[in-house]
Amino acid sequence: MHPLDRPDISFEVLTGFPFTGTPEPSHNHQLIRKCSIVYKKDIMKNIFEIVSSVPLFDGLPDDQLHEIRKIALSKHFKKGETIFSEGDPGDGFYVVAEGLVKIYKVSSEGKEQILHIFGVGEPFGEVPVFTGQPFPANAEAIAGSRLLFFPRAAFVDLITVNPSLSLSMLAVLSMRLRQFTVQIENLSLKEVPGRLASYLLYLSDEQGKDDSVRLDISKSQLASLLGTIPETLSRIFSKMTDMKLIDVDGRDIKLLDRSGIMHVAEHGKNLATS
Amino acid sequence: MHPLDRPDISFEVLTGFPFTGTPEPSHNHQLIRKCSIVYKKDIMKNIFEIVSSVPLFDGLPDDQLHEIRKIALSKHFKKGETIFSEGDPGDGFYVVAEGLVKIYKVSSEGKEQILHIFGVGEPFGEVPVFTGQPFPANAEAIAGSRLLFFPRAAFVDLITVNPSLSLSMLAVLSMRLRQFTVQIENLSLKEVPGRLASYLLYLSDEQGKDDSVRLDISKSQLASLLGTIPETLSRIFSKMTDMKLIDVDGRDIKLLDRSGIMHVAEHGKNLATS
DNA sequence: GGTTTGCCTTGACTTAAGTCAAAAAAACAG
DNA sequence: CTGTTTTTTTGACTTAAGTCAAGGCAAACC
Repeated sequence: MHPLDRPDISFEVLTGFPFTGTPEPSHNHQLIRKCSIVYKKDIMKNIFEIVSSVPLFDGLPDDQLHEIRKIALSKHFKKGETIFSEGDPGDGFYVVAEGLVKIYKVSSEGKEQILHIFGVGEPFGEVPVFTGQPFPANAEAIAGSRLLFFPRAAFVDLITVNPSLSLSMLAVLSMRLRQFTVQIENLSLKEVPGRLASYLLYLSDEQGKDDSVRLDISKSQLASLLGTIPETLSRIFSKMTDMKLIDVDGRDIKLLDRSGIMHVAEHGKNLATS
Repeated sequence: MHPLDRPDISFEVLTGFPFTGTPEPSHNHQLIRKCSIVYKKDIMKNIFEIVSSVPLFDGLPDDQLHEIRKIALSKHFKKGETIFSEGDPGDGFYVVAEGLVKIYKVSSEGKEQILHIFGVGEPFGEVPVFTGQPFPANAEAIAGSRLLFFPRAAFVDLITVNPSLSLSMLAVLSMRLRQFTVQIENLSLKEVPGRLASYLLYLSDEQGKDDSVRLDISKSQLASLLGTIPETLSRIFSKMTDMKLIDVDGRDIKLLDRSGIMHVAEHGKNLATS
């Protein structure tokens, strides 16, 4: 089903209705949904600003950005809402303008493996745009999210005449491939404590804090991202706390012994032998 | 280290020396190495024929194929030889002209996880070409192999002015991304019997034989590709044989009960409960 | 304020799969 | 063809992590 045809997305959302006011991302969807009058140029301006801030389109001349924003559609998804499902026809890709999206697969027993978590500025679902095949995984908003949708045909046209856009698209896909390489390595070569330690170090890097991190997803979701289940993750958190490696307070985690954590991350195995 | 500077690759290999004779892939390296006179145009013709047969360059006009073959270098690797290692600067990518190449990662304990096996016509190592970063994994020839090497700078130039080439490159990367998606799903959501069953079905599809397949890699390597170890794989082979699902004779495997195998592949878990 | 709901933790138990070691079989070389 | 080397198989044992079930905790909601 084409997302434009989805019964679960309101016309309001499809037309970009709620996105008035400030161009800055706002998490107060309740509020902005109250606004009743929208001028088309406001929406376009908004899309334009988002489009220009996306790394994917970085460094493109203004006239090309103009072309791009013309094909972008703004959509809104509530927390927990499905964006697309595995097997849906892939007639375009998305860029997160606001919110958080998870890409995941589900086993026949219902266990879920998160492949990616995408935040503001990140594109997802590009694969079917070039393969012409259906989406290989599911996507769900894990926070209220605003997404830009780029329909397949229009985007392919655009890229065909625009070498620098295709180069940055190639770079994005290459990066993603590299991430997957790491993820496969983690899943098969490291045990869960190693994966968690790696993730904590990655997060601390990401957030620029040397001695503490804050999880932007729930612990259950983290478990799924690390390829395990909440029970196991919980046990490992307390084991690492016992070992004075970390200190857990809700979603805030203090890194007490960075070199110890690095050791666990590298050796992957055997939390006990350190 | 740039592959051209590698002390372990002979001049003979770098200049494309052994590649005379027939344009058809030959596995008799002993023989063709005996030839003593090579004309440059022969090599070029050879490269040209390979280049034109690669899906990556499919459908490109002749003048562009000409450009591409001009930047390609032919290299030869013996069985077991390393093509590049994780962390090596990525100054180009390869296309398999002949032979078989494995891409893999190694844990600190020495366990190896194969990410890909690439055969004739398949490109690999493209990621660093676009990210400008070092190779994220290792590559090794698992059979005597002839490879075409495309240096980074020249190829980026080429792609910059050639939108249709960039589109097919995008398609290749998207496909690879899709494969990784499946591999991650397999590793985290299925147990080893499920992964093996999936692989057998995939192979049977690939080889066009409904009731039998032939492994093109050793069982130890298959174990690594499936994210396990030879002992475990061996046990699962005999368990599946006991269950009359398959019949193993060296590298030839008969699929006795296709629907039973599909059941194991889908449910992933629990070889016993079927 | 008390109840509901979702998320997290803990405990007891089970199991798939890894480790170590050694034998058997197959591939290779002289 | 025979001895050597590599690959594969088997067996006994260990262990990381999953399952099932119950309890805690906190934010959200009547």
